[in-house]
Amino acid sequence: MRSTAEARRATVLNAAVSAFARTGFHATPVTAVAAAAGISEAYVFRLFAGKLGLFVAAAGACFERIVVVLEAGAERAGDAGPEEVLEAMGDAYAELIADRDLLLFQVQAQAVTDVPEVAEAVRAGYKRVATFVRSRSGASDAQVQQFFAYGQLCHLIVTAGLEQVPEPWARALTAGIRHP
Amino acid sequence: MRSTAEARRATVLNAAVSAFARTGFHATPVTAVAAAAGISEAYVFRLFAGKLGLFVAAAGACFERIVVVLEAGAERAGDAGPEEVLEAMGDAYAELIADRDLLLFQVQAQAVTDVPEVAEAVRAGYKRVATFVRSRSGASDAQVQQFFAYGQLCHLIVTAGLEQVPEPWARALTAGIRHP
DNA sequence: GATGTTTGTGAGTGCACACTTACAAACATG
DNA sequence: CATGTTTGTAAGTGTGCACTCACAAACATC
Repeated sequence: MRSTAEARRATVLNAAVSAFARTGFHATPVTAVAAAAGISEAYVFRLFAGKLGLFVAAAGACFERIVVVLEAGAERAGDAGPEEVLEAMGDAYAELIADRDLLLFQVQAQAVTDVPEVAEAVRAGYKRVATFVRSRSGASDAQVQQFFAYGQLCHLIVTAGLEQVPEPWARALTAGIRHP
Repeated sequence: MRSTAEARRATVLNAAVSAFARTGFHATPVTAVAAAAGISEAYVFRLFAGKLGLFVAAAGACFERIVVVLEAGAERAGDAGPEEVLEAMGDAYAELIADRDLLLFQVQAQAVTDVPEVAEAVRAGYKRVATFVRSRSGASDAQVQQFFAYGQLCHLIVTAGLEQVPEPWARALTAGIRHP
């Protein structure tokens, strides 16, 4: 026994978020996750209920980490007004353009919502994030909605690689989106 | 010879957009597209350069149809001011919540942007749409950006099924998004 | 140190699916 | 109506991958 099952699950989930973020649910073999986590494929299947169970658990971990990122960002704004806190959270979220895992995983999860378990996990995740943003910032419904709208735009920018496109239409879409 | 190859390609592309929209690139077997188009799998492979070629062609057809939808929407606003035209285009786009194919295909395409050919097709598609929205409405960069941000929010709402969620956080995200 | 439990793996099994090939029928053209 | 071309398919082939199982080693407890 080198490690407890619970600790293994945590490292596997980190590997899973990264792997699924890059190649998506169906194109990511469990072998790849197992290799990234440094254990055998068979043991991954003992730790999680099938590939789907692994993906759903990874979704939970992903949204958990997103809340942590936003919380850290909000901390930098202290207890200023809603606009300032939202702005700080936006900056924090924009940092995910560099460390793409959390951003891309959401895109991948949205693409598998034809599987009911995944759809449920996505709803649960956004519920966590939305209620946190709302309560931590004290912003209005419309402001929260705008926050998520531009967050989703961020997903498009990253997946399509629009930061690299110098043409005017792409500059218009990426304007004001700050990255580190 | 029941049909010309070009006509076949068109019907296959329609079937492909629908099929890929629902289950995505990797989880959609070419057999499914062929069956929906009413021809054999082998012939699909003769009409298109592999599954990837089919998907890329379907992406082209998808964005083409999106421009048509937006154009029809803009037509209803005539040549009013930018805000009015954008509003009309927004209404037209929101109708895609009902006929989900065009909306979901974009989500699926964004999820396969690790394949360079798909990334390129997505960029080309959004270039078409963005330049059209810009020139047809005469709106500012910031307005166009906002248009796309809320469009992407629309994708989240549909994939996660948030219209069906009565809780306050979901209502906040879906507020003002009009569906028929 | 014998027994039980948890952690871990190697070697399979079966199936789904991308892609090919060999062949047939419909149509055109002289 | 012979010859060539395009449209179409049935029946494979090979491979990748989800998932299982039998078995082994580390650890705990008495």
